[in-house]
Amino acid sequence: MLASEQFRSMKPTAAVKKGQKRARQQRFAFVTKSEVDHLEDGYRWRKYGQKAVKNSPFPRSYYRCTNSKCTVKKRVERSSEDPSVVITTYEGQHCHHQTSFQRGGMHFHGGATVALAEQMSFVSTQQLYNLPPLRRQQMNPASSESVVSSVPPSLQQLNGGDELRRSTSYSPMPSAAQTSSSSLVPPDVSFDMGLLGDIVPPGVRNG
DNA sequence: CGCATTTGACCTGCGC
DNA sequence: GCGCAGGTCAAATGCG
Repeated sequence: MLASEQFRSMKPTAAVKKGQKRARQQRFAFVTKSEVDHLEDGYRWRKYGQKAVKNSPFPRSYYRCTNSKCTVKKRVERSSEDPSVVITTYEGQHCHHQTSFQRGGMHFHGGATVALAEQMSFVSTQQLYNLPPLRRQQMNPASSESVVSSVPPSLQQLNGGDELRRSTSYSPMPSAAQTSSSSLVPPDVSFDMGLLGDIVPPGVRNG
C-alpha cells in the first residue's frame, strides 16, 4: 500500500518508457494447444504483468526475456473459444541463444517442451493482427524442407538434438490442425517456429 | 540469498 | 473531453 504511494511519485519515469510501446517490432503469433500458459520455447522468460482482456475471459500474461540485453517480449493468452489453445505472440527478436533448453534447466521439463513444440502451429500475423504481409518461407509448402534445414545445427545441439528430433518426428497432430486452419506447416516446421529465437531472422529480419 | 512471480496502480492511445 | 482497454512498472512475496 505504502509502496503504491511511493510508486506514484516515480511514475513519470514510466511515462517516458511508454514511448517504446508503439515501437513497431516484428510480431509472431503462435497457436499452441496446451494446458499450460507458460510454454517452453528455449528461452527464459520473466513474467512482468498480467491483464484481463476484453475479448477473452482468460487473462493475458506478459513475459520478457530474462536476458537484459534482449528486448524480446511475449504475450500469452488463451483462446476464448478453445481454452486449451494458447496464443503466444512474440515481439522483437532475440540477440542470444536459447538458455533454458539446457539439461537441468530449472524451467525445462524436457518432455513437456517437446510436446508443446510439436503442437505449435504458426499463424500468419496477418490473420491475427492484420499486419502487412511478412516474407515467410514457411508459407511455401515446397520450402518446408528448406525451413527445416534452416534450423541452426548448433540449435539442435543446444537442445539435445537427438532427443528433440526424435520427438518432432512423430505423427502430425490432427488436433492442432483442427485447432485452426492456419496450421499449414508440418510438425517439423512448427517445432522450428517454436524455437523461433534465431528463426525469426532469416526471412523476416530484413523484412 | 537470488530469482521469478504476483499484484495493484499508472500511463498512453484510441474510440465515441 | 471522457472513458475504456491495453500495456508496463516496481514493490512485495514466495520458492529453490
